[in-house]
Amino acid sequence: MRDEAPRAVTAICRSLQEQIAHGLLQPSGQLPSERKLSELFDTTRITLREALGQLESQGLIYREDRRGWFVSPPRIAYNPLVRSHFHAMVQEQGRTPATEVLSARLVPAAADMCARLGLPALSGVIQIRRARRIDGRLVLYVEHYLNPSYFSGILDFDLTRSLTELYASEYDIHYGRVRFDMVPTVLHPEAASTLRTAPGSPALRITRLNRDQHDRLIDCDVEYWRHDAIHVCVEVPE
Amino acid sequence: MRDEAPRAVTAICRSLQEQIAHGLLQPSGQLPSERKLSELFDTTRITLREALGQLESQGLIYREDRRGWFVSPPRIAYNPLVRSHFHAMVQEQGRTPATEVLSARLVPAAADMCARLGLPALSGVIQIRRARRIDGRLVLYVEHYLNPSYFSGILDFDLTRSLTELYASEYDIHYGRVRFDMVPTVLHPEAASTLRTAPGSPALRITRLNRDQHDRLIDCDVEYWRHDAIHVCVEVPE
DNA sequence: CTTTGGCACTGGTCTGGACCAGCTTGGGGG
DNA sequence: CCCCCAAGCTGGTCCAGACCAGTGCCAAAG
Repeated sequence: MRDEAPRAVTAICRSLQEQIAHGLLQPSGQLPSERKLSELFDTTRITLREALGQLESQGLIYREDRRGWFVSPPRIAYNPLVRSHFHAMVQEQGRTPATEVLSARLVPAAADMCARLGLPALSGVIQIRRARRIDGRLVLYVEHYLNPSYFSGILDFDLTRSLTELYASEYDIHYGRVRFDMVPTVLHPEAASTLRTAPGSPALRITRLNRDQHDRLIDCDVEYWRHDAIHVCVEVPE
Repeated sequence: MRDEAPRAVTAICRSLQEQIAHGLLQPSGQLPSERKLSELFDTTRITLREALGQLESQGLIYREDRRGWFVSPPRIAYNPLVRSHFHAMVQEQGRTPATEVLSARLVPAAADMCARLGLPALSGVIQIRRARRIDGRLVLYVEHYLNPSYFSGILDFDLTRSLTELYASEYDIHYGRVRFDMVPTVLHPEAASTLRTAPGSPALRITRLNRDQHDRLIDCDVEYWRHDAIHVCVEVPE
């Protein structure tokens, strides 16, 4: 513990890290099954899973529920100061984005959402739930909550598009001030099953509270990122 | 898994969450021992530890190595756009900061640090390692790397002070542009033992690359935060 | 009085099984 | 030809122990 930690778990981690670093396991490539690995390292599945869990926390590997373990692809740079949307951001970094809509409807607003969007009690909000991929891998579960007074009829549009572009082209609404909140947490069960991963997987929750060019609160996004999919990058000028 | 997950682990999590939410367990208060809890919930220590691990990932509880589990205090807001230093930031939020210096010396610069700071190969850099507390709790392990040409003699000052203030008062150097990189990862063994926690605990690594008022690269900080100690908060104007 | 050594207690690590549940695949039936 | 279903694969969950190692406290020694 103090300095050396030649524990079995550490040894397994190092061995796998080395294999990955030397490219013997390709990004998005699958690892052998837990049972095979535990046999290979001459240990128990519990111990082996402990090691896999560490590598998962480091962001080196990730799991897909009941499917296996895979090597994590490189992270995407996420810069809150750059006004960009998911598709543009991903494409600029040479990767392939994809979006699917899970649901889109008017729902009663939860109390905290009323407070955040400045809505009266018992309001309705437009909720849009989406999942997004990078190079085919599910990395992001988002819930958008729109103030319905600014976006009537938006549910009739193609919601796999960027909402930013939709706001601009159809409603002449552009983002103004934005407030980000980022906190490391876990995926809730809903998000976990959407991203086809185990519940309780580590995640980065990014909450965005958006205002338009007139400084009106227009919507709020709650994003759950696989924690190994991004790194947040902020350039502060002056 | 799909919708319901009335697994033992989930039940234990919910039960503990409820106790914490209702204030039956105070912030910084200690939980009963793993053995007692596993007896209480009529389960194995393995299963119980699985549940504790989930709550740890959520940031609800944290552990101190071989000492026990405790309820996490509220998070500190960390705003990269506000030019503030640790002590000021913590105090403004009504909490009590503390700093201790672990080591401070001139060391050979690692290759990646040369690249980041724009130093020639085989340079020396001033390395300062510190640990910082909020309300007595160890939450942050930092390594500072200073370009030695700008800070001769700095090792003779009291380094528990804010470096920001030291730069300003003794060297007339003020921060200019800053680049932040944030990535969820784990504590490396060194940081883990300093923070008296288990190696492999989840953490948020924040790397700062700082320039001065003349746009010269002056230093680079590598911060390892306990992942439940902060939430990053960015206000984007416009 | 201070120091030290022991001990009870904490989590940390590990063994070696077991059964459950979803995914994938391939063969057989329509 | 396609579709469907069963078998075999994967990880997910759980049991019942064991021993190791650092912490913290208190009693005994100096």
